[in-house]
Amino acid sequence: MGIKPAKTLTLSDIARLAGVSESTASRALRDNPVINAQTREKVQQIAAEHQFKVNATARSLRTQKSHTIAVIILFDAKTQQTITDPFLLDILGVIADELTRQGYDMLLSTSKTTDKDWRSYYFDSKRADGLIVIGQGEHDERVEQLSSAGVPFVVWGAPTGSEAFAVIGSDNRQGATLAVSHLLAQGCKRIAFLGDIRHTEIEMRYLGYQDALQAAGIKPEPLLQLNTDFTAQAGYVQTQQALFKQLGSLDGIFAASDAIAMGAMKALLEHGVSVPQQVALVGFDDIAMSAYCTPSLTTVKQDTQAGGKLLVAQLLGQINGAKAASQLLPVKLIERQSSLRRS
Amino acid sequence: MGIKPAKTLTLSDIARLAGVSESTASRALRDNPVINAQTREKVQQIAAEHQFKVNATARSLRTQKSHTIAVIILFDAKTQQTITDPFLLDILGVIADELTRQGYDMLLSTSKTTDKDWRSYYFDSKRADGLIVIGQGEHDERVEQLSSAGVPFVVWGAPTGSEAFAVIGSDNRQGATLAVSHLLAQGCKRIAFLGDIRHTEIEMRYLGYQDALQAAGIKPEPLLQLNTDFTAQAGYVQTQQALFKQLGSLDGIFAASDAIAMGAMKALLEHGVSVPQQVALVGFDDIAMSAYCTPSLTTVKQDTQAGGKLLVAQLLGQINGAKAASQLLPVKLIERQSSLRRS
DNA sequence: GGTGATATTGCAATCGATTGCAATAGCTGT
DNA sequence: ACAGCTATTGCAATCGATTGCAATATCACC
Repeated sequence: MGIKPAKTLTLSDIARLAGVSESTASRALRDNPVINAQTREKVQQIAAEHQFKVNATARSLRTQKSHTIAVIILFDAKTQQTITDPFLLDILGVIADELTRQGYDMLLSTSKTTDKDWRSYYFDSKRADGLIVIGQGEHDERVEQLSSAGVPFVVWGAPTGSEAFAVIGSDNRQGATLAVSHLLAQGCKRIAFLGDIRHTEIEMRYLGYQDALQAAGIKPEPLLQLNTDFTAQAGYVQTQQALFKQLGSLDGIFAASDAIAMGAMKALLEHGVSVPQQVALVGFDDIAMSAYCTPSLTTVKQDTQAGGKLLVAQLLGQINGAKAASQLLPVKLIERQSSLRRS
Repeated sequence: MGIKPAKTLTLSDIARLAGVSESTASRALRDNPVINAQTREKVQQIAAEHQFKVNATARSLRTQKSHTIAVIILFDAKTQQTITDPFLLDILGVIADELTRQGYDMLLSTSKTTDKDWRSYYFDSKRADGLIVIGQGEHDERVEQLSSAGVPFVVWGAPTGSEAFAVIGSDNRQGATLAVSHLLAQGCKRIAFLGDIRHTEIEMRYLGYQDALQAAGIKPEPLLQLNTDFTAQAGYVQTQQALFKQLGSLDGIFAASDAIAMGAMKALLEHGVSVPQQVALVGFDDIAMSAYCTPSLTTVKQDTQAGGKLLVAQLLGQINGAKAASQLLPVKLIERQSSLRRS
């Protein structure tokens, strides 16, 4: 024999057991005050005894709310790699926690294999009440599509103040300026920029880089900007090539992400270039590993806690009728060994 | 004015537009062969024109299948930190891609804030058809609860061959033996073990560590096993303390994860201990950063691709009636600079 | 005792799609 | 012309919970 599969109970079972109607049972379970206190407790107790759980599907169908948010991780169409950037994962974790705290479920999707049309797939099909898009590329055409469709959604990216939808992101330009000014203060004269400026966020960092140079009376050399994907490997390869090409006498590198910076550091050390003495290095993100490489990495810290919470708050706001609003988050320079030259 | 919110179309709208009944429309959209080819095409074309998407909620309610899998990331009750271990994230990415490929949605949850009772929350409520549990701790009482409840689920962990549910995991013991044998071959005599053996996976690694020592005729010293959380910081602190305590003359460290290893490396280098000459170091996981620290980290590579795919395959199998079955995955030693002493 | 107000509860429709079964139309063969 | 098939299509029930509205019970007060 064995145990019967114990068919899941439904609301009507609970109602019958409690000797009330389904409507009363439903109201009792939702703490509707019109229900008599005794009745309510009786129903709740019976429900608890039988471990009854409301069928979320039926509830969603009836209430027209899924209480679920789809989080889409975008990837560069080129690299198409699985989740890997530690920074993304960091913010993903914050979003997950915050959504749970707010009573929402989180549907995760990587852009790699998903249906091209998120609106159809997640929103029209009622799988989710709203969307959060993170990852590189708020220029993605699919994001543009969303904005015209009345779908509540928020994007992590580079807020410009003029976009048609809500963008939450760090003050990349300011962060880069902090980083590069710091390098200049350490005595650097020729600083390379490693990052793909076709991504808006990185473009902003590049602008901040230029700002800092110009403020110091230095003319940015376009040749020192090297397009680099968001991986340690790309940083490594790009730095090797830069060294090989002998891009004059580099004495500083500003990498658009910590992963890139670590790749760059590897290449430098392998070639016997000392960090920070010969070349000072600054990254961006402040991922966990940055403090534990050797030399430890100076970097611009993005506030993932605030970012994740804001993404969620902004989205839930939209769902409840508020207007979409972008927001820029302050960043902070974390000085570590990779850039600090003892004076 | 502005654009009407364009109320989402339902199947009955499509049926009306196509001049057929709802049942015919439904069958046509699902390519049911009993429907006349012309009718089918007409319905499909009209549906496409109007960008009609089946309401997933209604379908789920009717078919009693959510086509959704809940993935639960477990954390140590102690540290309670947000997703951060790169290894977990790696495997999470693989799972996400694989589920999408199989036509399933993925509900992600961190144990931090979730309802204690996953079965109720995810399964009884019909939010998910099955569960995948990853993260430290297949000893979790909540996992035990699942196993007695007829819920399809799989756990990433340490397969022992005797557990009552499906566990997929690497051959931790063998991996550790590879790592430690390698250290011994490099001439190490006293090797510390950094990792918390209260986790079954780590316990297996410790057993493998002992195996290797005994095979070399060395008696394991219990004092060389140091409980360490899964973070670079813990590895750093623990190593500092070990050095401080002067645990005799350590000449090798086997860390239970790459993150721990990186923390350890930092501590060693800071104290002027050369790696690998004075102390050789091996980690576990082969996270992306391991190749890019300096010296690069020797490590035991877990096959996350195979692991993720197997978790999904095994779970979907169970959902379709197959029996739960555990499986052990082979691992591979990746030799890098942190352990290779030139002879 | 009658009347109106208030507190509780239940009826029945509804959310949107799927599917067993019945109904109809068109055809074949005798 | 009629019985017997097959090919298509539609009717209506169903999944499980929520909720507007009506119904009943209870009580206070004149």
